[in-house]
Amino acid sequence: MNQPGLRERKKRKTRLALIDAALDLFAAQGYEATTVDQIAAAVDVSPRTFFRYFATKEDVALSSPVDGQEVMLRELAARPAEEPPFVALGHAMRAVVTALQEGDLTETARFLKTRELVESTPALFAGSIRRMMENERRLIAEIARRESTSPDDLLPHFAVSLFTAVARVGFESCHPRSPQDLPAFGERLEQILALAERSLRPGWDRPRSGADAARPGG
Amino acid sequence: MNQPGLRERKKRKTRLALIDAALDLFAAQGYEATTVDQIAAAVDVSPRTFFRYFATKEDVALSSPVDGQEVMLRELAARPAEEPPFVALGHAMRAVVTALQEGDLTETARFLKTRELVESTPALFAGSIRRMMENERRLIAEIARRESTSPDDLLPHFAVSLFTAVARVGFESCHPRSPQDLPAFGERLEQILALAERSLRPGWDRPRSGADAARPGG
DNA sequence: GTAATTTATGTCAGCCGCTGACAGATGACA
DNA sequence: TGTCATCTGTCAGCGGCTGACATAAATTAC
Repeated sequence: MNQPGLRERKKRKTRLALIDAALDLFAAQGYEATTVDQIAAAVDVSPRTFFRYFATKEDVALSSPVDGQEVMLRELAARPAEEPPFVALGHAMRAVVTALQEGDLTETARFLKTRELVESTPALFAGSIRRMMENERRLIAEIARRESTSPDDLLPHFAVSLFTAVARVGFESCHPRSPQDLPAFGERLEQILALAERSLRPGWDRPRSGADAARPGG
Repeated sequence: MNQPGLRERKKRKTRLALIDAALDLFAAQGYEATTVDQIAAAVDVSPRTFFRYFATKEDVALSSPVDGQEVMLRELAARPAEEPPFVALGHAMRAVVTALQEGDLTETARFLKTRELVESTPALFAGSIRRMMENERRLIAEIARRESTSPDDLLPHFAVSLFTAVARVGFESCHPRSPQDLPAFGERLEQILALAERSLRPGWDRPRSGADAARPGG
């Protein structure tokens, strides 16, 4: 049993406790109105300790979607190389949604709570977008790797950028609140992916003739 | 001569002085390392007064691009109704770039300084994106109006979202530093717009059969 | 099982962004 | 010139966040 030591388990526990306490307080009285002191007090921990687990108050609120992005990237890397970029991205996203539907209930609940919070809190919305964009860079790199082109090629940028656009429209036009809403959300995503596919020329996301190369900082 | 009074002129002057002092300090020592007190001191104004001109430190840094978004929206509203959404958006953006090239030099300089700052400061980058997205809503509304569909229709969302994707790729792949770089930047934008057009089916951004309607909050 | 070492936590002091309240200065207007 | 509206400075204070130091707890070595 390669079980982590007591210390590790304890840390894991307080971390989750802090997240859940924070999410509950945020939902009850709003993100801005909740102080870090309150969160720390709810878990019986000193405020200073809170900042040893999370760099910022924003971090504790957005810790959950980060995991989703990790899943997404892993799934993308696992897609067969023959799939065109946009198709592979679509499948990776589907995998995230199914993981959400079939995964741990408490974790799914955290994810949904966070989504609601992000929607209703501009500051968190900005932070969420920022993380999404940092993740974009990794997606671009992965697509470039798959297609054996440079990450500075315009095509991976465009493909990923267009994909995030689709994902964003999905979240803007459908707001899942409970696990039961997830199937409908999945369907909505399919609808938008279909719209995108219908709007695009077949083969658009495959490199051609190397004409669109771009150097960074140009 | 409907000239504004002395009071108004003074306010305008301190406002610009604060922006320029802030931009210079940010460039010299970084955004985070610069305190509001320093900015206020540089303009010989109390820190409290600073916050009467700008709600946050972020605001003083991002005041310039906001104007660009206003121009963009105005230009879009002025485009002829026959133009399909994506074409109209493209022309509106071109208008912004030319306005930047032909407009007031000091203002263009502010814009470019801000761009550089935003690129190198994650916090500002997030804020910049957030403003961009708030603006997206207005663009969507305008497109919906032009096309006589509901703002809840998926199509305006998709069109605008895809357009912002293009704009973002433009800024990511070309970093204009001085007014002389603007022509090259314009060309880069054309290149990406061409790539987008080449990737999309003709007529994709025009509503068809009313099949893609979506209700909000579904 | 105890001692030595590492690591997590609490306490304290303090900076910085930001705000409300009040008082004094300054431009607007009759 | 005097009244009024508005802008500005001062002060006190909250909340996010950090460094430094001491203490407590878990891990490791003996």
